[in-house]
Amino acid sequence: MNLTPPDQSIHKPNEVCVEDSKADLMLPCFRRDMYEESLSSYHSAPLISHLLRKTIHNKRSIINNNQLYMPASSIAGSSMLESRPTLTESAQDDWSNLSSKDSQLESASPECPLSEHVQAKRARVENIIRGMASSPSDKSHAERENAESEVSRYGREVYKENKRKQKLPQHQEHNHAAISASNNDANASREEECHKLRKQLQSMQRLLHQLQEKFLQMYDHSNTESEEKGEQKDGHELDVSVNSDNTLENKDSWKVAGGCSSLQRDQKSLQEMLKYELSRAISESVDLVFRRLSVILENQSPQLHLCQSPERTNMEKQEQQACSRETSDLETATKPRPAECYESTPSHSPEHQTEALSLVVRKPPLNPLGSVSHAVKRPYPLHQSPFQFSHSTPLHDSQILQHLLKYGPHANFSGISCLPTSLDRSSTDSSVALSWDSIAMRSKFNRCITSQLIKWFSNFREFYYIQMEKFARQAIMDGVSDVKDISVTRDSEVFRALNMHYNKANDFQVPERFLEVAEITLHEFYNAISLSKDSDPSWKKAIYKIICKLDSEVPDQFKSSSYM
DNA sequence: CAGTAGCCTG
DNA sequence: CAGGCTACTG
Repeated sequence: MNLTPPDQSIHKPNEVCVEDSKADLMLPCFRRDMYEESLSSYHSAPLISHLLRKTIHNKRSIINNNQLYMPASSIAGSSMLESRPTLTESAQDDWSNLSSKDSQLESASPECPLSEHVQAKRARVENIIRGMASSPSDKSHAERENAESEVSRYGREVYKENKRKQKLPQHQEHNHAAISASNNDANASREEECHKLRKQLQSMQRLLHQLQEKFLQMYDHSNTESEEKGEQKDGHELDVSVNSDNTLENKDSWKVAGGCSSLQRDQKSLQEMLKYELSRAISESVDLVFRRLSVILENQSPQLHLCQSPERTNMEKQEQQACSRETSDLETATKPRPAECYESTPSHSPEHQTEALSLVVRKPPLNPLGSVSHAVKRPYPLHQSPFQFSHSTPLHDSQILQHLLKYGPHANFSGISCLPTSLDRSSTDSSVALSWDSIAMRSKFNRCITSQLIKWFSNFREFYYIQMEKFARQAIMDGVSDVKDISVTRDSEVFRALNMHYNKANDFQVPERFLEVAEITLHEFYNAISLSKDSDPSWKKAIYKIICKLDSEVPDQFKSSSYM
């Protein structure tokens, strides 16, 4: 028989697609509880993401003043750089785009200053900072932990504070403020909090200085003396101070101004200001590191370009790149790339890829029996060439998964063979993005991807059994009296429902074995329900036991220790 | 006790 | 699909 479930129980392809695409296109600000969601989504660096979001206005001033970070010699020093879009330029474009996007977004809604890809980029940059801060080369472990915990502590406080504010009804908050204003103790506690904030800010500044120094140490040898001078002259030290009128400016040294008199006059505003400054300092430091790395990578690109063997195919080069990357560790990832890793060509303008690749790895095509399909879902609409990438096009899950399967989680995504060349190698900016990725992948990545995969498998499995139960009940309701009348073919509704879920675009041929196992599962459910075993809360466990024995072998790649 | 599977929920 | 919770297991 051909099981036909009630219409409402079937996923309609169009609905699913629309929903998916909506989800992909939806700006973060339109999502439920975006504030909290964004805080939790980058669990490695939720604090900084949160803080950075508040500093978007500052970004523009940095962009306008970008000579601050760009040594003139790095732009004019190479004739090759002059003949094509330089990374410096692309970085500027990037930030300009960022700025203009931000302003568009802000004008549309002041509540949603950041697009998803910008957030993703930031998350990666933050990852770098964390990675660098935890690099084993200099600071002691205890020191690093100390510094990190300072960041985390501050983040938690800000987060809690914001949570508290969100929870307080507005009138209550106003009352609270009014009461506090008349309470002498409140001033004292505020003063105390300001003091704490100052301390935290100073700690942050120390941390950021360490970061900068570390960065300089790592790259000084590759910079020319003139660059050094230019940078110093241009004030690459990330200095922030607070003016007496509570505006923030870059200064020649690290200061926390807005002294005691201001504190006494308006402790609350100072408190807010300190938080603001702290977030700004973090943001600027992140930007600085990003820009400096961009410059360095750009300065290296002429060598990298010359190094490519012309007779090698792109595929071979990519494979080679991926393999060489696989063996590199965090330190090599943050250091200038070996010559074979990157190639810059002038043929792609930065707008082809001005954003970092998404680190978000989504659903691989997987059958519920535990085996991963090696087919690739279309990451693009049918009418669109796979190589007409826009910067907002996410790297498809299955590409990433395939790459992970092939090269392991330590490999860089730039080795993915189906990546467009603009994304893969040529865009100087994408080189930066990829290096960010490679670093981010090394920093907590294994655990993340593993747990996420486990969760996906769990969800898929769950969906499979839900469908099986549903269709078994449907068969019973339809009066099927013999289990032998139930079969699963490619025309069966149950198969269509599953296929719609796991293999929406029919990218791979579902193996016959899947049909067999699905049929057995259906029979088991039918029998169990027929015998009223479903009155037992754990009645499904017996079925799970039977079916899991029919599972395909877990691919060897997943058994690798690199997935632990 | 940490890690994991399974269930529930949004 | 993902997060939270609970029960189970080594």
